[in-house]
Amino acid sequence: MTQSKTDPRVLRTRKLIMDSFIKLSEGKEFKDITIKDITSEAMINRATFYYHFEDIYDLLEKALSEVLLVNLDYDIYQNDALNEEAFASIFKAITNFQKSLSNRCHRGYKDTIARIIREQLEIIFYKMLLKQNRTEEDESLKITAVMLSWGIYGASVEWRRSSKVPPEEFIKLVIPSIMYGIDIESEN
Amino acid sequence: MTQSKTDPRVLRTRKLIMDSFIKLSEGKEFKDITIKDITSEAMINRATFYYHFEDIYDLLEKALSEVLLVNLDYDIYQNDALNEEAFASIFKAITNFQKSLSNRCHRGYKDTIARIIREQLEIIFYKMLLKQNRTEEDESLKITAVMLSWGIYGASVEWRRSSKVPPEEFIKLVIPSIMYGIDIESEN
DNA sequence: GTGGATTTGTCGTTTATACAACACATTTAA
DNA sequence: TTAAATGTGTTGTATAAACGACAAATCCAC
Repeated sequence: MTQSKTDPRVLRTRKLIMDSFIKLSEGKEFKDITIKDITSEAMINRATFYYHFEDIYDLLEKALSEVLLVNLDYDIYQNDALNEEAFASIFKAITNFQKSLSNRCHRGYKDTIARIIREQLEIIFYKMLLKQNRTEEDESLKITAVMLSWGIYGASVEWRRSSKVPPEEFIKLVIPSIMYGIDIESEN
Repeated sequence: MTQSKTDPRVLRTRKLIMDSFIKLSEGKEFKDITIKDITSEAMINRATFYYHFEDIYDLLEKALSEVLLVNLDYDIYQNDALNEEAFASIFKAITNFQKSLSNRCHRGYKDTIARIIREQLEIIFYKMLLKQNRTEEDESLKITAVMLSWGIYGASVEWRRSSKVPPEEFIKLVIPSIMYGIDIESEN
């Protein structure tokens, strides 16, 4: 929270790079996208790319994280309690995100994408648990967040594999068991 | 032609400024647009504005010139001869441009706008006359260009004041008298 | 395999932009 | 009329971005 606000040039350039990457990934596979492709599209110098990102995998990571967060934040941070409704909207956001990815061409990077989604979920769950429990920091909350993120992500995999019902209904089936675990903490 | 190509940052920033100005001028009058309005919209620093433009009038001038040139270049530089067809399309471009301006709010700056249009016309006519006559430079061509630019612009004023016919037909009425003057030069 | 071409990642230097501060002009309200 | 607020234009300094050059890695045709 104490971060002095970042230089507008940095924000502009990062956005240019990310947008270009997302645009390019509609047209070709990740493995065929070069740094030069991206920087040409973004109309910035190639060296500038390396000022902001380690390499193209770093960009993939950050770009996907951002897109996912856009999907998530919008739905969640109004109703900040970790209730049934929140789980439903988070789950919906994940399935939406994965659907949007399937239009793009990141074949062969499913595992990377899975990790990115899970890590972001973990961060969000931890934040919400912290808010809900009013503790400064808590190892058990962290573990809870880890388990929730793996669990929810797993559920989304299972949903894509087999389910015919819409995501909202699907997640309702397992929410009760999740909520009992949470309720233990959320009484104070 | 020998200009070493300009820094991409400059092109980006100028475009940001011009686009912001054009967008803002759809919403309010020129006299109510401040530099801060423009730079906020363009997400650049206010000081950077003064790196590219003298003041807001300089911006008005350059922005309008550019928009006008976009209208003109597209129509003309294919058929590069200064024939009946060329006059018609130039005239059409001018009337289009003025129509697009009437949507924006530059009341009280008609004279400035008139001058800008006329100056651009003069440049274009001179270029075309030069090409047509294969001379290195010629004072009489320059004067011809001046007269043509005033004349055509005057015609557009007259057309807006009174005419009910479309611009293409309107200009055809006066083309013959113009062309005789031109024909003297264009035989070589 | 070998060799040429493309791509990657880094570096030093130059230049454009951000920013804060300033004096001055213009507008607005009391 | 004055005082406060807002807008203009400039300056010095810090930093991000452009650029060209480079070695190393990777790709690809033969």
